[in-house]
Amino acid sequence: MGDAVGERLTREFFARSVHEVAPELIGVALLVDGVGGTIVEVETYDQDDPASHGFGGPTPRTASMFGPPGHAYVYRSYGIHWCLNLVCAAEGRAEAALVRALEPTHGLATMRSRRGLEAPRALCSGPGKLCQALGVTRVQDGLPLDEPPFELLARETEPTLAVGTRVGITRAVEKPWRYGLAGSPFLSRRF
DNA sequence: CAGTGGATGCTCT
DNA sequence: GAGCATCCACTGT
Repeated sequence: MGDAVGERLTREFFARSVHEVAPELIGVALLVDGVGGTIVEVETYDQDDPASHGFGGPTPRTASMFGPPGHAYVYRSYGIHWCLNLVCAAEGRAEAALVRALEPTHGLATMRSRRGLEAPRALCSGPGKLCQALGVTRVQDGLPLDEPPFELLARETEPTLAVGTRVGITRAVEKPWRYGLAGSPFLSRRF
């Protein structure tokens, strides 16, 4: 895995339920200004989910989560890290896939310099880590995913998925809305 | 390994 | 003023 060189995903790809889109994101290449890799772990959050930022309606922070699909929703986590979501469903519906881990394939040297010297498997093995490695901040919040600096390339083979419960939340803990590439050493945690 | 706690900033009550 | 969709360094086996 790790060498997906398929066609570019357009924003129409995301205009469906996040629960349908998210499993299909595993194996997709995600690049920001040419730096990134293969998505190996995502989580889904929808509007009826108490763990989701979209629960209870829009706020200034979550505006892009309620915006049109195929765009980025970037937020700050624990005051330190940034986290990247890919907005799905229809405008006004607040569904998004949190990108939790990548297998680094492009721009390794850039990622290492941004993160400090690290083993490849530690560069993007977590939502905060991968945003640091790819240079994602508030600047990318609300930007379309089918235009620079973003580039998403479709996978060419269907991966074997692992499914589990989400990480780091306190509400709706039981929902099996975490998807990963089975057996990948680049996950944030084992399933 | 597993477990704990500190750093840090912003949103919402 | 609390509570985070986290990460890292540190402790103790």
